[in-house]
Amino acid sequence: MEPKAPRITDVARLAGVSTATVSRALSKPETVAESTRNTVLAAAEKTGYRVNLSARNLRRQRTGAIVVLVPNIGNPFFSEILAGIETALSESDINMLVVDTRQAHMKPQLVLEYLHATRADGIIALDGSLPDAILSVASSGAGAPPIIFACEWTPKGEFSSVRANNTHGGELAVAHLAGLGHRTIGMITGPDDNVLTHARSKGAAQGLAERGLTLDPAHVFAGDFSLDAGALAAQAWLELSQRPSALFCQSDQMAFGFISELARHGISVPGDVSIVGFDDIAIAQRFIPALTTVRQPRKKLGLSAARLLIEHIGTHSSPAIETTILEVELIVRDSTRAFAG
Amino acid sequence: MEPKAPRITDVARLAGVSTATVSRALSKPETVAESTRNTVLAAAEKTGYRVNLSARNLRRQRTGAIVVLVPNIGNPFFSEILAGIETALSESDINMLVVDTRQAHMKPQLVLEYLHATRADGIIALDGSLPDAILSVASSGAGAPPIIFACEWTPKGEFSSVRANNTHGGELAVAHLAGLGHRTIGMITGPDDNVLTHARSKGAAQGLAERGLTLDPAHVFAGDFSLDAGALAAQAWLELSQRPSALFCQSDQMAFGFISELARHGISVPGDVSIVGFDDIAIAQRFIPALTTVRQPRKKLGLSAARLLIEHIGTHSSPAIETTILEVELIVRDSTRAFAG
DNA sequence: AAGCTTTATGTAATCGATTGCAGTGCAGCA
DNA sequence: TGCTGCACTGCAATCGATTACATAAAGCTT
Repeated sequence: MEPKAPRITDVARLAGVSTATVSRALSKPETVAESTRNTVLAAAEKTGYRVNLSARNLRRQRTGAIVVLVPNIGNPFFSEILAGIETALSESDINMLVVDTRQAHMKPQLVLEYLHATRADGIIALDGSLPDAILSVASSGAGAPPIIFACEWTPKGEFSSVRANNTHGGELAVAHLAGLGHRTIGMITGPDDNVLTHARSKGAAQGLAERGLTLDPAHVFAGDFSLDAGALAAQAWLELSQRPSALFCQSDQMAFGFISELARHGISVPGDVSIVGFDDIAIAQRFIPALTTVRQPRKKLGLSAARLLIEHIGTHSSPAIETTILEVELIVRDSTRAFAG
Repeated sequence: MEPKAPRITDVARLAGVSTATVSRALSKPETVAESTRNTVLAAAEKTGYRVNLSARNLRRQRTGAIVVLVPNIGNPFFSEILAGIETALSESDINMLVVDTRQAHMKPQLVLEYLHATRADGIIALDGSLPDAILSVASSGAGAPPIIFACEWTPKGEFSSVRANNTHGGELAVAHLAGLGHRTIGMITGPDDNVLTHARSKGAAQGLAERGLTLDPAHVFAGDFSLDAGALAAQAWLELSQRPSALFCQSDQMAFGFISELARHGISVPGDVSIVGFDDIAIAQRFIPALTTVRQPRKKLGLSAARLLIEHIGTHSSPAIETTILEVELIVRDSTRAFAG
């Protein structure tokens, strides 16, 4: 009644060869004679054989899976990166285990346990501010799984990473605004301790300095990349006696929150204030106004990170730390306008 | 130099017991004497032992992972469902393998390969329109992994599913519009062959009929839930000689696309036309105007589906087909307004 | 034609944990 | 005292595939 899954011995028997030959015919085809290979393949086809991954992984001493640590799986910004990773993985035979680290920050122990227990072949971290305990897993000697940071990275730079040129992005943003004639340019940042925040802020500061402008600390609002942070910044902006005529938001989400909150108070973008975002998530082109923003190649970030990781896993060596930086691009839409005095 | 991962025999030796006892102390604590258990636990702690999942899974004949089939991982609508699934799974010791089926529609073979029993103990499908070849995996007898549909479902109803009350949602949407005095109400639908489209359309039709209104076929635009589909519908709407004064969009994304395209032609929402969306994704409350929409309990959808699946896996029987329907809720915001004649 | 490669295949150990079955020791009971 | 039952623990088979090593056959070389 219950048709047991066929095993390699079943295929071997049917093909009249040993299990070793079946195994080789399937995973190293070039090492068996063509005629044998065909016989085996036919037998495998006929029995409907699928290799048992637990058995293979046990023997091969791998798990066939990598873990992706995502700060917030519900955030559309990350999901496109995941899509990139997925694409790269589908070229190999590695699976993707997705873990949301929102819990991790409260309970590092839990994620740590997970990483240990699952013994992944590798880790991609989209979250640069992982607790030290978790990072130490990856740096603990030769048996440890390789880890790659995508998008974010660690300040100390002990790990390979693939990231966008955030500094340049910050510069592009303010350069665009300055080019439109704006002289007082404000900014909403990400979290204080975040590497992206630093890089984008640094780029912005450079860009302003090169154009003889300065950033008034009163015009800098601390955010956290979220919609709500943008809305809060808007409230702070409204209370300013001297308002900047343009604002660089370090994420699209904050830009939306900001514009939205302003709209509720009758203030228009770009009429009253020009806004540049960062990321270029899908909705940016359909927001009202369509958002001028710095595009990050998100899919490519994921793709590159995964490819790099696969390579590390393959060589099984502990390769040099590589930092890949992908270029960003300014997408000009309708949320910015020339300064009207 | 290279500190090999400790195995169960290492723990056994240190604790002065057999591997059988160690195994039992760890997974069935109540079956070993308390003193022994403590010794074993201490030894496990000391060696830093972690069970090797490949070995365990091989022996237990399971994989410890489920596969989630997502139509488009980049779509924010799905990611919240994933978050729900993740939450449910973190209570058990099952992992989540995420697969994007965009490729699947081109290459069912590829996804099929994924689903085989050796890889997953169960499947959650967020995509109701999977190719038959894939569905047949799940219905192929006793050894097959159980499958649960979340959000979408199959028309023939051969599988358990957890879904929102889409019909009621459609009714709520048009009831709200009708209640505001709108008499000509249009609609943007999802794909023709999609179960959600049918359910929402049916609910809308019922709601209209109960209020003595009818749906003019000329006011129905065929979409596919995407931003672009909404924009295309807007172009069609613009060419209408007799335009409906209100529109029910079967997804928030289409609503955004529609409103955005209209805005580019100087038509205002809700001034000129009222819009109701469906889903209540995060950006809805910050769109301009904030979107009136039907909220689906997305996180709960994922949570429930995962719990149901875990139960199916646990009992290992092939239980009756269960359909869980979660209620939806109308969220009134700023994109709808009383009909002004 | 002997000796040396090369190629193809088989044999059997191995990966690490789980678990059915058997054995041991001790308490309870007649 | 002898027997039964229970609570623990150990032995060893087992899950299914991979692969080091051995072997055999065929091809080459001189």
